[in-house]
Amino acid sequence: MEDVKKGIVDPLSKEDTPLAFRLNVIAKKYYGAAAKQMENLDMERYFFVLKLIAKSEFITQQCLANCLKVDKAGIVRMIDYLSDKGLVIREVNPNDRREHRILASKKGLKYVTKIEASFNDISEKAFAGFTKAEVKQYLEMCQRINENLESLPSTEYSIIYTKN
Amino acid sequence: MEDVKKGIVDPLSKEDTPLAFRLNVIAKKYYGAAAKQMENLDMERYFFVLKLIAKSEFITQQCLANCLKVDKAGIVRMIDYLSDKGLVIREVNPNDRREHRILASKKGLKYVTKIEASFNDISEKAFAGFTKAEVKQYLEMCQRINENLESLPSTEYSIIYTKN
DNA sequence: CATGAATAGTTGATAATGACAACTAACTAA
DNA sequence: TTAGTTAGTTGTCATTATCAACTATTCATG
Repeated sequence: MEDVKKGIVDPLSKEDTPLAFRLNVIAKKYYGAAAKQMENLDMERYFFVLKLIAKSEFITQQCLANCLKVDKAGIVRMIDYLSDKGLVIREVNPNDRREHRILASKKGLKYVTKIEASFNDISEKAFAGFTKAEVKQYLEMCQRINENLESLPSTEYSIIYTKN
Repeated sequence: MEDVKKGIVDPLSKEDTPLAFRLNVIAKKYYGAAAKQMENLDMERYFFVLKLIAKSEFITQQCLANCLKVDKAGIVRMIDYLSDKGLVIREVNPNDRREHRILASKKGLKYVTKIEASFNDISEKAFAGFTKAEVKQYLEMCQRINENLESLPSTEYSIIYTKN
């Protein structure tokens, strides 16, 4: 980094860099590494969404929207994408024909196995050198932070993930 | 949450939810809460960028791009925004007239005080109930995770935070 | 010193996404 | 039966990241 010569320091090394920036950097690397491992799959996005669908025996688009806290219009497009790739199937719920039940296809289920393997692998690598107790402690701390921030007055903020 | 009735669980409560998702949820709340506190300021974005500029006595757009790991074209637009708001000034470096040195204006410096106060406040709230040792430990763990992920092969991934 | 390569910054195009509003179809409650 | 609600869809808009092409300037090398 010749930037150092110019007086620039890596923000991560500064104490007063906001937590959100640090976490963002980690999340970026995590998703990047996971996407790299899955680049042979016939999908480039929505890995976690597909996993979520496969793991729920009954999930509607509205549920997904609540779960992921994005507008239902966005969910439509995600499901369109996954559906075009043959990874999920939309089924009308006969008990309430307004609802579309989203199911993973056979291909989708096969993909989820790889997605989970990938997430697990990256998590393992992320926590390399951590004891089991430390991992547990870290995740618990995340949970506490999350709860602490829960009730704060907040401007809605959205996060867009894009792969280059 | 009537979603629970429908078999949907909050992803955060599931063990196999990827770390990146959890961290993004936190980052989102953090930024949202900070933005809320700063909504009386005459800016809606790039709080951290402005802080970064103010804290470096010499910073060019290229440096910022490296620092934040975004394309220099994006930096141009950020600086345009901050410059339009009268928060920063572009100065040509007389020693290398290609470089634009970015400086915080008086207004920018005043804003940075509030930005820092806001970040500090949110951080305090995020870590409510943590001992000083725990905070230190958490940040160190973040650093370790960051280093662990550093060298992994990765597809470039961007995470965009946008305010609604 | 001249020429080509490299660098800083700018602009324009493309792509992904989220929010919102308006809409349809289906269900519910009165 | 009718009004209101809910699930999903579509269209529009705003934001932003990336990439490529471009200008101006500096550097490196013969």
